[in-house]
Amino acid sequence: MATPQLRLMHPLPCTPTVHLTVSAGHRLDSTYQRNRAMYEEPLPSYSSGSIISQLLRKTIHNKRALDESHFYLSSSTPADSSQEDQSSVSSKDSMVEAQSPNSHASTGASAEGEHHVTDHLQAKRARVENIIRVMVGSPNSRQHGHSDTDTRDTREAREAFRENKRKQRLPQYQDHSAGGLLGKTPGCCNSENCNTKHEECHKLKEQLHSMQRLLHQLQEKFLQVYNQEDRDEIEVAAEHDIPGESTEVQYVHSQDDFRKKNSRMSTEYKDQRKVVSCVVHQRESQSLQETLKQELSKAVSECVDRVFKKVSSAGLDLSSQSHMSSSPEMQLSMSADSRSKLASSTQEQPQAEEAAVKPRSLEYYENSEAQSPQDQTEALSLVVRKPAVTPLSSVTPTVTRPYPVHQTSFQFNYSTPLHDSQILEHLLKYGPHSSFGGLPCMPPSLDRTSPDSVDLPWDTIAMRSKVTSSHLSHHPCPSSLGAVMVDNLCLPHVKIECGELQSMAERNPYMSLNIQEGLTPSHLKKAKLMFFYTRYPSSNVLKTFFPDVKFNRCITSQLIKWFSNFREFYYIQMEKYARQAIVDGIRDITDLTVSRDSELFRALNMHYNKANDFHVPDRFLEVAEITLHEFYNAISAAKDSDPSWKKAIYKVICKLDNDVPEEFKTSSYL
DNA sequence: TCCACCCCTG
DNA sequence: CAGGGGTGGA
Repeated sequence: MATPQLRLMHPLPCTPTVHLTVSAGHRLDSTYQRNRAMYEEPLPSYSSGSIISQLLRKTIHNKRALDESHFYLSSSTPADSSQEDQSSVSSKDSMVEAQSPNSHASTGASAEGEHHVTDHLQAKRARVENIIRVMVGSPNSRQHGHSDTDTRDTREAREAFRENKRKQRLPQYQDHSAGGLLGKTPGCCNSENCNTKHEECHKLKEQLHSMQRLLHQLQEKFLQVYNQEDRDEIEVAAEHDIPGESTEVQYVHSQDDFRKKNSRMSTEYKDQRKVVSCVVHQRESQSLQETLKQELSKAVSECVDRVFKKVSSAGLDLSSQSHMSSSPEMQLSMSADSRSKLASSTQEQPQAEEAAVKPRSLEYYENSEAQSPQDQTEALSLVVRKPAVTPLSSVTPTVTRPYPVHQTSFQFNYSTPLHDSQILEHLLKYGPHSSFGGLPCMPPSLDRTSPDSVDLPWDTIAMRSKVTSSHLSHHPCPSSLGAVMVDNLCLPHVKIECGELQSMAERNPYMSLNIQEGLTPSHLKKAKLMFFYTRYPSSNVLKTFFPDVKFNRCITSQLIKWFSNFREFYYIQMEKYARQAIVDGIRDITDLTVSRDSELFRALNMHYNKANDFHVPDRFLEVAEITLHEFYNAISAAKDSDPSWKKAIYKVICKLDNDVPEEFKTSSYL
């Protein structure tokens, strides 16, 4: 395969090559034709080495003359026969030369330096021309009979020659300009000496012979070379042409084009040549387009291959190094470096990038023992917190990072959108904890009492509280371990207090045995029974009636919350039965009473005295009845439209609290 | 602003 | 029963 540069440049020099070739061919071909006119004028004694250059100069000069006569594309050219393309050209060539006042033709119209030439010399010239024509057998002889009277052999010869000349016409414009520039060189035809005509004629004959042979040789060589180039060009064009069009078809098309081009010299021919020229340009552009596409794709693929190879080798190195160093910072920096190398070349090849980065990134995650959430961005934060999918992993680990994570981790992870999918994939493959097995995302044991628990966020403690409280509610365990767990029920701001309590209990085992560090279901039952006496107990009352509880803000709040919940249920029931009474059509409030047989009492007793092993005081029945009346009146008065309509009731009920019996103070009561 | 309480939700 | 947001009084 050729290198991309060469292949990329191929179409570009292809066209100039064709032009150059054709130009040269035309130059030679023109020389071959124009020499007929040159032969008709006396030539100086050229050295054999300079014959070609002189011929070229002459050719250019003659071509300028032809340009001036609008020969090439003249619409007034009468030649219209398809059989006389080249012959007409040749004949016209001679004709024009003969008619041109500036031409060096032998018709007697001399050049600028030949005004003084005598008729005698002209007669000599005519004879020499005749001789030359006979000797050369030039197509110029056809000027006398360029019509259909040409012989078959000469026509075949012309056809062969014509076929070779057809394509040479295209770039003639270029040759024009070049010829125009070169044509400004002064001609050498004025050096003719009138006194040595005979000798010159003799020399001319000899030179003409040699030149004729040389020109024939040159022509043969040129024809060979040009035919070869022509076919090569067609084949090359077919190679880069539209897919589906075979070389044969292309070649046929080209030949057809050539035939059409040379079929006639008419006005249509001019347009046709333009069209053909456009076609050729389109083909060239198409070829260029196709070639550019191919080369670009190939160059990109090759570049990707090289980068991939480099990255692969670098990734291997990095893998080994990561195993050696196990430093995330180092890996990150190296990864970023590799990525910067990749950035320019792998944008079009995400697979390559993925393949190149994926192993290392996975390894990075696997080797990373701990990642601080604040140091992570979207991807890694997801990574670290993704195990939160499992309920237990919601526990955010609070550990000291063993390694300082460089800032490059931010860029690295932020600019790698495929990490998420990688992580997900890895999680799907190996589970959430395999990759992060080193990560202490989860505490080894929730019951573990470790210094870490102090630093655990409140969610963790709350979760533990739920677990332990439920555990305790089903299996009361007044051990120190249970006490610690109950301490964790404290709010975050009392966490340290709980810790102090814990440490104090640990320092005084006796106290820990006699003083409940937390509220137990027995305390809850006692609180419910106390609710029959007081709905709004003060903190002092609570502390008084829960002597076995080491009070703190946590315990107090919990107890207060308990009574709040008791009231809630109580008022809900009161409102419910009050509305039910209204619905039942009770109009007299005296008919609304609360007895031990009433449904309301049973509901309340079921809630606060489920075991029904406690004799509810009559005072509670009275307070309940008063509360029911309050709700009944308020609802009857449509006060419930006020959002805070219950507050008035609360104010009333809170005044109905009674003293809790003294026997509730002793822990032995339960 | 703090705190106790209410209210809602689970 | 607990948690949490909202609210009003001190």
